[in-house]
Amino acid sequence: MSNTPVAPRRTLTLRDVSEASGVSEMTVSRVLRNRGDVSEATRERVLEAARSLGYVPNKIAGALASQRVNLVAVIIPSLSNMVYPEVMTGISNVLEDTGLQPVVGVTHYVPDREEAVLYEMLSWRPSGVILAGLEHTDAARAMLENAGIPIVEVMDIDGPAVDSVVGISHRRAGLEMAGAIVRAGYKRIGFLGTMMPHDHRARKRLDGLEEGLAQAGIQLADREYYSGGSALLKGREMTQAILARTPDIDFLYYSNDMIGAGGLLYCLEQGIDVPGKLGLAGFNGVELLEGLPRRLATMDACRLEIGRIAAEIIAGKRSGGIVGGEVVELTPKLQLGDTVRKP
Amino acid sequence: MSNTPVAPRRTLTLRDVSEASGVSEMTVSRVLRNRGDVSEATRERVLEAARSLGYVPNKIAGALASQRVNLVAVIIPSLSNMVYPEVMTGISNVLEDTGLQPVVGVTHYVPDREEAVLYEMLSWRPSGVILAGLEHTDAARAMLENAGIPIVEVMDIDGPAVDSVVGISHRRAGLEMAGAIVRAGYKRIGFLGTMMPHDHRARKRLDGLEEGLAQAGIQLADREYYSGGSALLKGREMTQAILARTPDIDFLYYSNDMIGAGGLLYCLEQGIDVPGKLGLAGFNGVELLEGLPRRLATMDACRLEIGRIAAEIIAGKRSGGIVGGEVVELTPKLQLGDTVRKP
DNA sequence: TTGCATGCCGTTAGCGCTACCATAACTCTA
DNA sequence: TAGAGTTATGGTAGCGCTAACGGCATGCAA
Repeated sequence: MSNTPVAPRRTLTLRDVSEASGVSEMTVSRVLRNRGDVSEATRERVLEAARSLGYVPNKIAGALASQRVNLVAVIIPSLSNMVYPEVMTGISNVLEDTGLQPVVGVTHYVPDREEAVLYEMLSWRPSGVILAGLEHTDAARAMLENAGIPIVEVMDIDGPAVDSVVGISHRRAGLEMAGAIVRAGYKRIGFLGTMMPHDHRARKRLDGLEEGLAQAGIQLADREYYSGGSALLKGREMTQAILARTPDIDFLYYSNDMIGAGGLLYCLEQGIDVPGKLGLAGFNGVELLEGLPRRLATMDACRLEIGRIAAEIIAGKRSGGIVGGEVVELTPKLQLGDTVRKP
Repeated sequence: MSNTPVAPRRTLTLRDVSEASGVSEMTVSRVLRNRGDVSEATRERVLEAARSLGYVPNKIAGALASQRVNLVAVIIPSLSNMVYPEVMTGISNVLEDTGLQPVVGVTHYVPDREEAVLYEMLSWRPSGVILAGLEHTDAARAMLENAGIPIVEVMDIDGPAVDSVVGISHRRAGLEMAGAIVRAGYKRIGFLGTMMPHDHRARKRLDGLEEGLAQAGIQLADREYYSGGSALLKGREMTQAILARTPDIDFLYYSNDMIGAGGLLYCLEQGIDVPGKLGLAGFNGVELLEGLPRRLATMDACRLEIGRIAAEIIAGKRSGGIVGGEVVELTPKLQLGDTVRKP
């Protein structure tokens, strides 16, 4: 079965395969890339030789010679947020049958790290870049503009883009949520979110919310921020804290579903009348919510779809054949669930 | 501020920077890599030229010339499992200050995909490979053995390794849990897990559990499997199903915390006496559990630690200066929480 | 003075592949 | 049978960078 190949002293090259199979390096190259005409007989012979030697092509040399790299840089803030792995999934699904390969870089929401990761990735000359958000350092923006490859900024469309954008308007999401809250008759609204100066999308949602409330003459009654730790637990703690501090609050808007879920569990345990006395809403539409005792109101952020479309743009698979600068706005749907009063 | 560099027709090379700064390419290379002696004056001049041109080095050419690549291949089954992103975090934390860069590949628990991903990654000649589990296709194993770079298999130590291993014994974890269950006086045990033939670690935990129970003359009373969907919701549904089918069950062992959490929520809603009438336990020690109404019994899988140590081995940072074939067994600690009777 | 470091910089020769052309042996028309 | 096209292969010249070495100053001990 496994005819153990002799452990090679130095790593194998095309020449080794060419010598083993008695053809030129060029022919071996053609066989391994399935490009150009090679007779069936030689093809078999070469493949057999490559297999038995355990040859693995050197893409570094290949990329240098051909000036083509099958990598797509994907730059996201975090892997622990669930949201981003899901975007990744959308990307992978599309790239899988294009020969392109995503390479992930994580910024931890730090602009300078984004710049560093971008520099590192561009130095591998990828054939496209997908990155979260529209806010970048000047240097990062300059690199993106000069890279000469398709760039897709994802998640957010509220702002100027370098090249293409795929996402939702978080400002609008906040606005719509405000509308729903007002229509349901809530008056004293509290906001709970992360203390991250660089989470621009959460900020935009908050801006939208405040604007929407202001239109109804309402101001935020209170707010509470957290950072680090288990989001579910933080959601509980923050909810307890804000309700203790501002007892007449009748609605809590969470900047993400995870803390929202924590808040929901807390309220149910305390026997608080949800949504009668207190309404709750989160954001993202994460899968987790489906298993909770009650369905938290939320808005789906279209994460899979965003990843899919971004990858299609990079792969040049979008119908219409637009060259670049494409703008795709998706519209998240509000799901009121069981934690907002029905009017 | 941002003195917009002229958009270059073709991509820049060392030569462009060398011409712009009036020194040889070699000197530019030295400056940009901080290697070798260069006078402060020229260094400044070169850096200024590189910056104003917006030059980004070509690592492909650099790697080919120097035969050194600062990439570490990390191959994991999934990104949506929370467990693996956490291992990634451990890895990143260590690699960050070594100049090494992790590159992630995802297998979706499919051996053939693992083989394909490995092939793809090895073709970039990384300086190390970290991959989850000990089970690989023959071809994958052969590639790993011939790669001539450090290999670290992580998560699991129950089996033969290619090179180094860092992980826990899942078999032992199952055994210990069985011991705790038996000591607490439970008799009718049910198992709930994923229907994934290639989740070897879950299988080993089950094997260990059954072996441990057998020592006390107990056999599993029932089992229930799921695949796909929201784990939290599935946990509820499975719990309902297994309790309906085998009402006299008095303990449920879940193969992961997520379905365990779903089960816990279900039981609490149903007013089931936990842990009096029914004991519950999961596996992994995920952060999420901290926010639940009651603390689910679990075992920490040492994910961060595993990532850390694996990265240290790749980076050659382990004290002792072992060359390869290192075996590191971590011992997960059992946390009984509030869902197992105290003896 | 000689000898030998040491700092600074340039030249040369690849790294392992692929693009591009050349070549040779055919087949097929007219 | 010339000419043109097709198929199957090989040779050559880089891709953009760095290792290795060499050269020329300058410094300093012997």
